[in-house]
Amino acid sequence: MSLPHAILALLENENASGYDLARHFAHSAGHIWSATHQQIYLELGKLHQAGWVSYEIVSQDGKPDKKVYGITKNGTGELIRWLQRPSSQKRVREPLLIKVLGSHLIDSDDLIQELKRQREDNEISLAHFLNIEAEFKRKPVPLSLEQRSIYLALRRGILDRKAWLEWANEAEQLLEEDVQTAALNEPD
Amino acid sequence: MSLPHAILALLENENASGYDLARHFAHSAGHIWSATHQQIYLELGKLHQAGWVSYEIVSQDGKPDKKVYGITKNGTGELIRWLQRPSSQKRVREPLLIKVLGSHLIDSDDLIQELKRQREDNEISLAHFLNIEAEFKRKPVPLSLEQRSIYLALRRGILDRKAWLEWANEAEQLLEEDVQTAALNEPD
DNA sequence: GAACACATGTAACACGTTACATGATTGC
DNA sequence: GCAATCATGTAACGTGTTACATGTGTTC
Repeated sequence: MSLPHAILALLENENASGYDLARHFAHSAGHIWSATHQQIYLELGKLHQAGWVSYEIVSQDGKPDKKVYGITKNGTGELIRWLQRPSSQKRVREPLLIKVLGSHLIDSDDLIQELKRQREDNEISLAHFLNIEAEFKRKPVPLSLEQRSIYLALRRGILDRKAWLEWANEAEQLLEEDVQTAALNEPD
Repeated sequence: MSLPHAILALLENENASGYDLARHFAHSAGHIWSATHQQIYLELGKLHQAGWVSYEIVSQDGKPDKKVYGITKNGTGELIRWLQRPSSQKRVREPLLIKVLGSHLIDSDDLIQELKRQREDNEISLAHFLNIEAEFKRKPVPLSLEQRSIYLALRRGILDRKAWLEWANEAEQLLEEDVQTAALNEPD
């Protein structure tokens, strides 16, 4: 429902290939929307048919050609219309929390390992966001409206990651207490 | 992919009707998974066919009959198998952040209004979670494993909502500054 | 008498994921 | 030689949303 508009919003900021967009959705824009390359190429096709984006083929050396997409006037119009409509609520899909809900059914270590894996991802992502934030701090204030938009979305990513890590600390502590208790009660 | 297991995890904790589950996904479990009643009734049908849940029809007075579902032994087995597999990453779908990314294209007031609407939702949800947390604080420690599972998932909801509200404060401030600047430059 | 909470479902369609498919270049 | 990065796509299948459908009891 919103993926096409997520793509338009990214292109409005900067021209990009499908491959670039896929990387954005996996990294810098990962807290906004997630999408696979298959979906992105499909949507770019539809957006092109609708006349909301256009592209030019750019040759590179040492790398394959790429289609660099840009938003059209009609595309910006459509994006603005969409932005003015009330947005739907976010949809939450957190498999990890299903695991947490059922954690009493499995070995605590399983969940602790899972938490550590996801902790790494969150730390990498947070570090990445903090780097971008540091660049913003070097820019003169007040920011342009475009820059402010990007900054606000970035701040959401930072606060989100920090909150997740804070929770993970609590969770790991509680789960490890339990492992220790079990070890005390059943020493081998 | 995980909705059936989210349902199994909820039923493992407490028997419920499709209607009850829909409410859970809309309220107490809203930070774990979101699902509509249509999807839930459909999945309950599939889970029943697979033999992972069973139900009994309960008559009530003043209210229509309901089917109260419970997890079966096979269902618990399947849930445990799923819990032990590495979980996939969460999928993010936040239409509001697309709006933020494109906020320079629209009137700041539009976005501020949107933020205020979602702020209310978050505050209600946070208050609800804090109430449940207060009940936990009245329980004797250490918590049973089942209770600890629920508590951990709850804490995630609380930290998530708080982080969102913190961000909304920042965002509203930045956006309102801009409205004031505009008013100074173009007084009527 | 209107709106809301309770309660359960089907059907059509849109969206998203997984698997498949290809091919060049660079670093180990 | 193997894996990784760059680059773009199609096909089959599964998931999720929107619209439709129905009916009772309670509160304003």
